[in-house]
Amino acid sequence: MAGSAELGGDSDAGEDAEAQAEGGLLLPAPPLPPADRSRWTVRVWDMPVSAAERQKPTAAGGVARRRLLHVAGARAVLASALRFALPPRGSNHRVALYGYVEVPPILPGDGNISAYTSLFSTGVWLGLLSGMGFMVGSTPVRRWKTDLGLFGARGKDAALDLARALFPDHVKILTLKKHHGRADALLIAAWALGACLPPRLSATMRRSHITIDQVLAKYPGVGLAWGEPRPPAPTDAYGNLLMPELDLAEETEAAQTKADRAEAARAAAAERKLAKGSGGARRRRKPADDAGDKAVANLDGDEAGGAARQGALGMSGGQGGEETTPKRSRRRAAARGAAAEEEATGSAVAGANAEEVQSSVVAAPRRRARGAGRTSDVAGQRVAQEGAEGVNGAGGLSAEAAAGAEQAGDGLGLGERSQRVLSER
Amino acid sequence: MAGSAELGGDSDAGEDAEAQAEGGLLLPAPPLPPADRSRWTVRVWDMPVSAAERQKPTAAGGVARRRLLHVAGARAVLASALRFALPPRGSNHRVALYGYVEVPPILPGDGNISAYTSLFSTGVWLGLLSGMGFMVGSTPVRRWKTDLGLFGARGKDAALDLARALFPDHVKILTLKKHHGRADALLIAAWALGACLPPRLSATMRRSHITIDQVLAKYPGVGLAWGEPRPPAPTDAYGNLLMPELDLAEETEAAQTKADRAEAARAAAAERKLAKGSGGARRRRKPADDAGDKAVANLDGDEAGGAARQGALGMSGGQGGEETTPKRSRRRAAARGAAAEEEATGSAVAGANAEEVQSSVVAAPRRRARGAGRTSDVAGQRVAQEGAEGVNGAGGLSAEAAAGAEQAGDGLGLGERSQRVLSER
DNA sequence: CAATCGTAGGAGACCTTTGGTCTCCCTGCAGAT
DNA sequence: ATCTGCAGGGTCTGGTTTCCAGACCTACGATTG
Repeated sequence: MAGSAELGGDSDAGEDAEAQAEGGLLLPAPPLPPADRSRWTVRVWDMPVSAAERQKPTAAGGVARRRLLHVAGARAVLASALRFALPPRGSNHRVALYGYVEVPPILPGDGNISAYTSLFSTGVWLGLLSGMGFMVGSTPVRRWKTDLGLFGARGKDAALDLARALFPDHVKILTLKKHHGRADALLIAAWALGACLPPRLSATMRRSHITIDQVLAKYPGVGLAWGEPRPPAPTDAYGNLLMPELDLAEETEAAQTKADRAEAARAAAAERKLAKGSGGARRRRKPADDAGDKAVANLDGDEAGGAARQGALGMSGGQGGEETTPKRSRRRAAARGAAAEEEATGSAVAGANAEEVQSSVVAAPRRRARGAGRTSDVAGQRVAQEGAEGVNGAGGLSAEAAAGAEQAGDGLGLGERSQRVLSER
Repeated sequence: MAGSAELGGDSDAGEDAEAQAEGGLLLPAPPLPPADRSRWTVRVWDMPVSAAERQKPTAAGGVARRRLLHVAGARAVLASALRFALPPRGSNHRVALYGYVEVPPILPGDGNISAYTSLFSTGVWLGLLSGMGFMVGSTPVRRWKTDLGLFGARGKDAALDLARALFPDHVKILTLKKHHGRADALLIAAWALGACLPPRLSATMRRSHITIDQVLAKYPGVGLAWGEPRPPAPTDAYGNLLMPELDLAEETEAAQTKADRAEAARAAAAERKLAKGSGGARRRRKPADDAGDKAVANLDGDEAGGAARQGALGMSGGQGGEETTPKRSRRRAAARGAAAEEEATGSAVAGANAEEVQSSVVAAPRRRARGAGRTSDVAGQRVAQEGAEGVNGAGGLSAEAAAGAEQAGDGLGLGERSQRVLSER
């Protein structure tokens, strides 16, 4: 039934009002994950890749391929993943979904094909998660890697080690070096849930030129610290907040009321026409008073629209800023400050209610080319999704699922991978 | 109610079986639009753009901006658009949604920023539409422009003229030269619905070095011909079919059954645990027999998954091809042949039932930078969406909505644009 | 099958016709109207 | 505001301070065990 979806919409509106009242720049903050990390569930999926043969032959005369994330396949995997994270139909649990998509920078000198694949996948993930009801944020590579002490050439192998240390249950899918994509997905999920370096460790590491994995090896007791979860924010590849160029929420709302009015008028006209009795024509629209707030189309899109509006509203507050010259520092401060602030309120509310928690992480491993006898890695997009289950009304939320997905392939078929990961539970 | 959604799923499965039985490469074919073009409705929306200030200052010392499609805003607009295209809740009409996303090529020598914006938007649209239940195909620029006689420098202004000629109702949103993005969106919708050049006209135009708009001006009676609608197909930027590297449908199905089994086992375990009476714990999963076919989560994702599966199934038939050397021509022939074949069957079925047809097109105009006093266009992604309304059971389909969207901005706010276009109806 | 290393990439149509040449897409800024 | 014309791009951090140097991300093919 669509009942719970409507409920969700109502509650979203409530949160909106709350956010607006706060007055500052608000980002949709994920609820606090449970303090007991043994109750998280993290799962990893591999994502399918589709390929087209390229025109230009390779140097050896072979066939070059262009590999892209398979959109429909990714959606299928995601949908099947959601079946585990979502409460059963008829339940009054509500689940909020948060997505974190890693956004890579483009370096001059990089090839176009690399940029093509990366950006395409990034966009697909952002759109896919948004379209399926997630609250999505961009996760610049630099930011999460820096926050976990992994940025730089030092982190080449450190990411795998850190992932193994943080997620011992998943060691068996992190055996090979080329699994670093999965490791990244897991780590992004951890980052989204609040993982950070212990205070001062970053500086210490930099001073002594050691890496986080060396620290872990040397002092097994030392691990990452856990802070507040990080709200997903729309940013560019470098962490700068993406602001709508006009007040999106306001305009969307205006457009919607206008549209409702037009729809109502049209429906009324149709009703009149129908009353006159045009034989074969079916009644295609609801009467006017039904086209207002409660009108929910029986397809996915409408509910998603509600969530999108909420996201837009949450962001729009920060737009009317001053335009003084020190741009860089101002921008950064805004982003970080907002995050911290919202995190604080989120934690205060959710701390008491956290129950029945689990999280899941999805990583898409690399997939091997089918015909040719040579390796072909599609290293890829990292996506971290986090789902939070609403306990009751507005405000009380507990983390339910955290998922990271990566599109690439690593010699494991989708079926095998899914099977393995899913049966792990 | 979720009833109609489930109905849709069933019928989709039926089409799948039918497609499989056919044996060839099958693409999801949109139903035929009504022959009476006056009954189409085409609408255009503008899409919001978000911006981040770039680090590198402009040559004149100004602030450079990076403009990207605003994902959440686009979703909101799309959702509100769907409210018009979808039948009212409780109706037993079913609507199939088809999306066409223009995919630009990347040219060496082009800047990275251009590639960034274009590909990002492309991916977002593909993901967004997929996630919201559309059956999405890529539309290479070259293909649709060639099919409409617009490819090349000759088509610079011809696109606008052709759009004005084809969609006289929309002349008032095609007044300026910078509205060529809207024109493109409209034309992509027309292309998806089957618009093509009259036979021989293409050759004639090339011979005499005239453009389609000149033809239109000279011989007002001459217009585009209307053929079969074009099924959306996943392609790369040059029209090559994107094949899943492994049989996606098979693997997805296997994974799902495995997942279902695991879910069932888990649910059974939980049930047992629950029976023992753990006080505060709620029952979180359905019993095992409910986790099978009919399990529909009460969020958007699951229904979308069904559609994705269908798309994947529809494509997978063509995978097991031979691997002979003449790759290029073989690829092209496969794509075109499949299209023609599927179109034929679709038309045979839908021709009789086409009723109550309308289509809508959405174009996202350009939006102007707010603060700075200089123009900044974000020319953009074209998306054409087409919705088809199922008349009754399986098979009978009639085109209901065709929509093209473009992300860019052109000095009109979202509110104004939406209002204007919506009230046009 | 996995790891490492090094480079960083287009594709189509048509003529000049068995390979060459030319075009195409887009974005963003600057300047003029 | 709108059009035309033209070129095709990064960003951060820390040091070598009032700008410079160097590093960073990826994808893909070829090669080696």
